Amino acid sequence: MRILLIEDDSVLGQAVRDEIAGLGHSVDWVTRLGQAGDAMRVAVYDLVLLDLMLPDGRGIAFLKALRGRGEVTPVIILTALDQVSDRIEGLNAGADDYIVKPFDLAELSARINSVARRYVGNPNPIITLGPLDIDLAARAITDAGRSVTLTAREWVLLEAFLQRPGQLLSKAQLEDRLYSFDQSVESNAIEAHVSRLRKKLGAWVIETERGLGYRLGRP
Amino acid sequence: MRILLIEDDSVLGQAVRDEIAGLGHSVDWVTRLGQAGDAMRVAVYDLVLLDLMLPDGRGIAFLKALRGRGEVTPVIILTALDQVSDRIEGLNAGADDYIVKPFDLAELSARINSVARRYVGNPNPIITLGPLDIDLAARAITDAGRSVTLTAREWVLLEAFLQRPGQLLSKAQLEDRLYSFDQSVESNAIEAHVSRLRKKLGAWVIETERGLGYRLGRP
DNA sequence: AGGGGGCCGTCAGCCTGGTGTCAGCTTGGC
DNA sequence: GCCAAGCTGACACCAGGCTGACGGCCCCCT
Repeated sequence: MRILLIEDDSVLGQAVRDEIAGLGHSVDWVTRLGQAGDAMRVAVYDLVLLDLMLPDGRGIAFLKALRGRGEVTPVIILTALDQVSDRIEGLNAGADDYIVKPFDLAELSARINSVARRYVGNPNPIITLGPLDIDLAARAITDAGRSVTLTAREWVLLEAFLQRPGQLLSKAQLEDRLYSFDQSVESNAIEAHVSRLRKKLGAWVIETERGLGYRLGRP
Repeated sequence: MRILLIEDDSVLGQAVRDEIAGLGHSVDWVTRLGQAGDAMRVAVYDLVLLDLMLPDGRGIAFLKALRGRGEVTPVIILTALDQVSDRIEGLNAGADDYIVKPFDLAELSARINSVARRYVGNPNPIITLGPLDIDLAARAITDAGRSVTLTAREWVLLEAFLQRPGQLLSKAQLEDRLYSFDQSVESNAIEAHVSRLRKKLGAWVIETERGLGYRLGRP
């Protein structure tokens, strides 16, 4: 999951960030509500961890504004305010959960997993390449609407090209990605896979640079 | 909403019941886990309020048994145990939230409303997949009118596919959903479950992509 | 307490499609 | 025009997937 952490305390923030990263999620950490607003404008998060007391404003107002815009991303409130009225206000403002500081990191993990369990994700990022729509996470491709299926090795190859668009990749580099060091290929396996990829996606997707390697082509 | 309250303290129980009734929900109040099991067998609840310390057993075990059966009804734990480990155990056992006694009734209301917003917002959406009508909330499936029953694990699997239609799910991802990280499976358990699901719902429901994983199929 | 039934993990044997390999052909550079 | 490099259709093989069977376990009913 992609998680936005809004927390101005540097010690706590770092601890939380490390804990979440340890769970295998990716974390963006900001210390101001203004930065948080910017971050949410440019990226889509699966979960927001929100400290209520920040230098540039009340978190509750921020949360209410989010919900007012129709934002449905789950929000867990981190707060030192353990007064009942504050917690009620947070939940009524649209928070999915809250944790009172100081909290145990294990408990934070449990809460995040709980949210993750009931969360239905945001749409995956789609890479568009001419008529091709490529959803790497879903392992799905459509070519002008018609769905195309790739095999495991073909995905590895395509991913290699998409990760470095425009860059030239030698056959040796591609072999490194396809095969672990202990297995050996003594044939034109790479050429064969490139050929199959071109047949499925269109000849233009991969350009040959004679004697050097391949690169992603232009539509 | 229809709410099941499991609480043996008569004073607290009555107060909670009145509070919930005042919110416009209907409440069934039992004082023993055994009665709770009976009640859930004859009626379908939208929310369970569970006291952890009852005369006839540990609430955690009850909750785990519920989830083990594939019961998805939201559960809020009411407990006097405010130790972190208990809370974590509760959340990991499948609770959606907990409230530590003594709690403010207004806070209880806020929590209930939060759950209500989450679950009642879209009342029992029915997913249609060819001849299949799938009601995830009620855990009910009909295949061209004939009702089909799935086991707990089969539901978890099916849910995973339905939550991300079109997305490819690797065996590792499915394992994460079926098993908590501390248990390990060293066999083809996933394949076996997929096989059983296909037998019940039709071979087309899940497509295999060799070396990659599985995907929801088209009718 | 005992027994029966359902769920689920494991295993073995079968089946299948992806993949490496090869051969013959095409392409491009000099 | 020659040769090296790349392309691609064909094919066989085996890793990966499928499934019927089985037994352990837990729950429920008697």
